[in-house]
Amino acid sequence: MTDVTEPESMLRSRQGSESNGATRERNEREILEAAERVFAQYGYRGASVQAIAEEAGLPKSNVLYYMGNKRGLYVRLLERMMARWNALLDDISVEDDPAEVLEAFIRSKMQLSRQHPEGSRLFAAEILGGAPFLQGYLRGELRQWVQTRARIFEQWEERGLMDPVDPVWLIFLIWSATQHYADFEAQVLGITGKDEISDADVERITRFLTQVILKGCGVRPPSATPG
Amino acid sequence: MTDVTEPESMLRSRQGSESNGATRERNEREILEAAERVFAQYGYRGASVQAIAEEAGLPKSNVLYYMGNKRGLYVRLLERMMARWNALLDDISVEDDPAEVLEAFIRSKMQLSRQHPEGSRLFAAEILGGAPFLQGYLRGELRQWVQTRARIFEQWEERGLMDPVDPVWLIFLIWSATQHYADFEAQVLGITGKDEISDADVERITRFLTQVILKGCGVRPPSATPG
DNA sequence: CAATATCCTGACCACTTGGTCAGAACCTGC
DNA sequence: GCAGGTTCTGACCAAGTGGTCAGGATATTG
Repeated sequence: MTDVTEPESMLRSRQGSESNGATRERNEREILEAAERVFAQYGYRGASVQAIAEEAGLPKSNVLYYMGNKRGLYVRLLERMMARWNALLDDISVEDDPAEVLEAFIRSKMQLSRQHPEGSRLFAAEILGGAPFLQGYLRGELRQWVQTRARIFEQWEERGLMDPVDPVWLIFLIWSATQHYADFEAQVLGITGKDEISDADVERITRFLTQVILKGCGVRPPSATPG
Repeated sequence: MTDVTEPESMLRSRQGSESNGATRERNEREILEAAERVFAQYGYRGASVQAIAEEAGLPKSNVLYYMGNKRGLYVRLLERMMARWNALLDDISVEDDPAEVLEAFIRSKMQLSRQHPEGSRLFAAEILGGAPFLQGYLRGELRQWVQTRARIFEQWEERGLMDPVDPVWLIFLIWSATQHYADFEAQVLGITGKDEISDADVERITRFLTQVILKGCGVRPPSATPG
């Protein structure tokens, strides 16, 4: 079927081709991405289905046909973001090296924000507005996750592998610092005068955060493990 | 006429008293506070004048009578928040003690977010949405402010008073960490299970951040200055 | 080809949006 | 009292909101 070469859009609903559901898939994906951008920028209330439809290059009715209603579309996006987040919740144990774990933590969180800035902002807007849709997630899953990590951090402290600091606040510190570059991108760009945050910048920031935070809570950098 | 006894409000436009402009002042203040809450929660687009009016306990027409229009009200709130911010832009010099300055910086930023959480969220929402109204401020005043501080940090580094870290990112780190507790309050509360962040919490967080950040960039804690 | 199921969308609906405005209510000085 | 200014607000408006739905396109079967 059709080796379409269209640059961007102008595609969609060619006449005799592409059957089997590819259109559906593509449209759905496009709607989700458009919606993520719009919701991220304007928040749930401020975003309009019309705006999402325009961003996706589809009629409003079509968006609603695919997604049912605004609310459903929104929660679907939130769930997608939570899934991405869960995907990097690797399991750690007390036996692991604190420095390595913390660095991996910072790094992966940084990359998540980097790869999905709109998702990050969408999440941020949801929390800013009092997390009306995410209360359950915060008080349930996420809380569990935090407490598990916190317990491990505490054991590291007991073993003298890091300074005694409140582990929950340490997690919040890492979250806030890493998300900042996605959520407050406009501020970062405005102040630095850049017009985008490059990959190199991200790498430098990651190293900066790792350095300061590890040292700040008394974790020795990865013991340059020999063989 | 009428000595109304309405439970709520019951104030506003009493008959024979309070003339001289006190009503105006109070109403304006009440509108501004209501608007700050509503804008903070829903963003510029998502907030409605009707909602603000209800929050302030006034008819919509009255809100518009005082404030002209939605946009004007919004920028007025932003300006008020920038003014609060500017109020704590104390001047520092290379001669000052880095530890003291950094601690004061963290502490005052923390207090600002604490005293004006809605203002903080309002600002955050504005940035999240791409800072359509604050571009100028970011690229102008605020940028200057950051660069001035950055230069001083650099000189401290040269004098060996702190580790070589990018001073701009250090400032972002402090901003993000301190704002987090206001902007992401819903998340913090959901995860910790608390139902409010107490003064004692704020003090502990402040100390935690000070400790980690100072140590993290190699600043010796305030040299317990003798006489 | 016709039958059928799916996909799509313009027209429409009730409701809300930001904003205007005529005129009521009020306060002040006389 | 009354005049004149300020303060207030209900009624109203055009435009936009989320959402429905009848019916047209299109695809997939037989």
